[in-house]
Amino acid sequence: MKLMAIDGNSIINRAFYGIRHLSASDGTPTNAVYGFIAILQRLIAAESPDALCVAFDLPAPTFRHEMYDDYKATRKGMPDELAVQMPILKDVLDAMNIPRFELAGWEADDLLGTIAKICESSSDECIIVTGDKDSLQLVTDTTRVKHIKTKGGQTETNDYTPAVFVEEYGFEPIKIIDLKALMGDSSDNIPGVPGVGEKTAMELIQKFGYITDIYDKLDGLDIKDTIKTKLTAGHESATLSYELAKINTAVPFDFSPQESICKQPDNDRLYEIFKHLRFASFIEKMRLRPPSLNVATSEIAAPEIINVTSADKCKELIVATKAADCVAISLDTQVFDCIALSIIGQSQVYVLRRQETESFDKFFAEILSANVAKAGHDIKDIIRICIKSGINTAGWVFDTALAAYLISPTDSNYDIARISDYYCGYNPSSDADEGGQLSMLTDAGKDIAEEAFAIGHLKETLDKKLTELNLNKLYNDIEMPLCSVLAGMEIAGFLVDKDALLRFGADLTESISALEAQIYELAHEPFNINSPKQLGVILFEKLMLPAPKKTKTGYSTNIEVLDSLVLEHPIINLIKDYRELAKLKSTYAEGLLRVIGTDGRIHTHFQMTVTATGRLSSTEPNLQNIPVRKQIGGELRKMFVAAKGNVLVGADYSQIELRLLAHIARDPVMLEAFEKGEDIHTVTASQVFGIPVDEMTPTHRFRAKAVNFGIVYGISPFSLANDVGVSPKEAKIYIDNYLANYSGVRKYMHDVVENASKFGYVSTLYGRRRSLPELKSSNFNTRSFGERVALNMPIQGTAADIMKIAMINVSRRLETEGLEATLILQVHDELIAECPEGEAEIVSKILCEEMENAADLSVPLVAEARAGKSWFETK
DNA sequence: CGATTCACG
DNA sequence: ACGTACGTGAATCGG
Repeated sequence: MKLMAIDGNSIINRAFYGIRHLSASDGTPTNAVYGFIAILQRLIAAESPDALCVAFDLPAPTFRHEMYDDYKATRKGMPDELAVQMPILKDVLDAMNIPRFELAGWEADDLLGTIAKICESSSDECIIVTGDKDSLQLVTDTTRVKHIKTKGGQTETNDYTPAVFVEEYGFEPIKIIDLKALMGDSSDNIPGVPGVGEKTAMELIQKFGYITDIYDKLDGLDIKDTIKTKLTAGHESATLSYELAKINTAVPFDFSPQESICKQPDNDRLYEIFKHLRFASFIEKMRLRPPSLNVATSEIAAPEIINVTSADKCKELIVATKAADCVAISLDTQVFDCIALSIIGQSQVYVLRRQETESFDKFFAEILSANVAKAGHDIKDIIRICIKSGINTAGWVFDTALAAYLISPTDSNYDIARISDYYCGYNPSSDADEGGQLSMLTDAGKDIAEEAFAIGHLKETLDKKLTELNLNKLYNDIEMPLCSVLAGMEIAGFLVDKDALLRFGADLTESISALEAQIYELAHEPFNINSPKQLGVILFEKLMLPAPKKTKTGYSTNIEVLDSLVLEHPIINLIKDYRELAKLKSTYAEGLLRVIGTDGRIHTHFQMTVTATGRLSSTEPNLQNIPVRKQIGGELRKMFVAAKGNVLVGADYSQIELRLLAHIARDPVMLEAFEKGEDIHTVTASQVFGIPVDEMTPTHRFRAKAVNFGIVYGISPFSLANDVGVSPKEAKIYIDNYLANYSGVRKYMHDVVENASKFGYVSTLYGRRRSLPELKSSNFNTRSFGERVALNMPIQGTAADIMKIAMINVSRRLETEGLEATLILQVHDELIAECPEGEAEIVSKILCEEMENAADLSVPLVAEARAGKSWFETK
């Protein structure tokens, strides 16, 4: 039999320092537990042991004082962030049915040694897993030690058999005790022989073996006198060290490999724990199912699925749906030949199919029409697909994805299965089909039926939550109406000049190969310039450029580093140019060409449930990061054009975030500046630097601008210094001056963090909220991050809210005024519409008006619009 | 699949 | 003493 025994303390330590911060739904850190389980999974996969157990340290309840002090002095106390994870790990192990051992007064090492010994006597194979090299003394023919180390976030495993050990150390494993006795080990508080380090100790053990032998024959041995003197002086210490280093293999505790034989985990317990810890990936990997007998989940039984086939039945159903407050809908949006509906509060789900249902199209259209109040999941996508397929649809009153997003905008995804399980304990794709009737249906039918059922239950639960959290207005007046606006924008798309883009790509290819050749020339060899690793080797090892400022998993080669090296070597500028062009080529020229539709237009997808602040995001492709800042970016924007006879109208908010800061913070100085229509960066410059406007240099304004931005992001002197190129000390003076003059902002920064800590969340003017468990963290960095978020989210989020309101109002205006104009793109503070040339003026006016009037603040909102044939011209 | 880099607001 | 700005998405490398 093969037994694997794990040093729990050692491995969780490795995991803690090797894995980035993670937290459970309540903010408890979980990274160490996560890492431990990940390592455990890998080990089980690699070794397939028959039996498994974990040992933990358990210090004796009392220490003699000096021992306690020594202990504290050399072994840093476990950080709180790790300490809180120990009981969690133990819970997880219990739920996994993995035996764990701890015994007062003994370290995990000793328990493992004893376990190994017992295995030896019963002729079982034993594998010890640890991050601690001391345990290598346990290696024998029947005991293998897997030594785990973390290297740059990755875990590496070294397997020590006696042969491997001897190969590396040049003596037998058991002599590692003698080695430690001589060299000591500060982390384990083993003194060793003063003056003898690793090198000397290794040599002595390799040459002469056990320390008892060395001391017995010390006089006759061929050892330098100086070392002999040290050995003699440290004899007592060496003997003590030997005892300290020696792992006890006879700890009095009952252990039998048989009792550690691997068992199935306790599904229900483990599922609940992992769910709470947000370990969705482990739930999946270990194929855990939601607890079937859990009270919360057993309340929702599987729905009764009814196939509706006759027209009479359909008519009845339609009457019922029209009378209902809300009907949960799920449909197959691939081919539109299947729809499931569930009248909320009922236990039936009705399924209509093109194949089987009489007059399917007629009933299908009726259900999707405004006459039926509907709840769905990802409504914007449903609306878009319907419109594109020529199906009229309206009457959507609830979107479960959007509701779940507003309730908790930091969740990683809002899959129907996940939120249904999370909020209702109902698992749409679970195998709760005991009667067997469900399996009679095809999979698609069953899936959408269960989905509709889940949507129905979610609607009720989420509705209550929205009300509790005061999110109803935001939901009904902003998020829901925005769905059809965005659907329209996605359908409209943005016309691009494909030929120009192709030429652009070809030109880039040429310039890039020219740069490539020059770079290889200067490097004296070809290499992959796109690989930061290879580039690092060339720059810092081959060309011996001055040590890079930053390193983490190697050399950093980012733009900052390159900028600092420009004067050192001509290759740097070439690399900078190469990077710029390569990015333009791969991400933009080639990337965009790939996604041009058959209509010559690019149809981005707006994501409504991604950002933590309430902003939209844009994918496939991302049209919110099309270059603009550099010269060549402008060239690209010239290729985003209006159709023949049309123009683009672009409008953007001027300083919306700083205006919101002024409003929210009620800062008199800033309010006045905006009221008078002054340039805010200039005003800030005069505040910060205490100089009149006519003495202002561009540098002053540039630095003041950075300060303004920094405030919105949650500033620190260091980062501001980094941004504007002054010392942190000087940057701190800027910030202090800023806060001294903008006293309202100072108070806001203080109050918002205080309130966030008190209530656990921050919110925008429109009630959009974001929880901040980070503020409770004992980790300084985590907590600081939480504070910066507390400062920033209300500002960025309110700006997002206002832009959404403006979009809805613009869209309505364009419609009610009977214009052909359509919105085609939003880039956070910028809106772009396309319209016939003749509408340019009125559309510009509408955009500005609706953007400026979207909110009534104590500062004016200012938007500026411009029309042109290309996106470039609207700037 | 994580890390790195860089495009945008 | 810490390690350094908020919010995104895409391409690429390399384990």
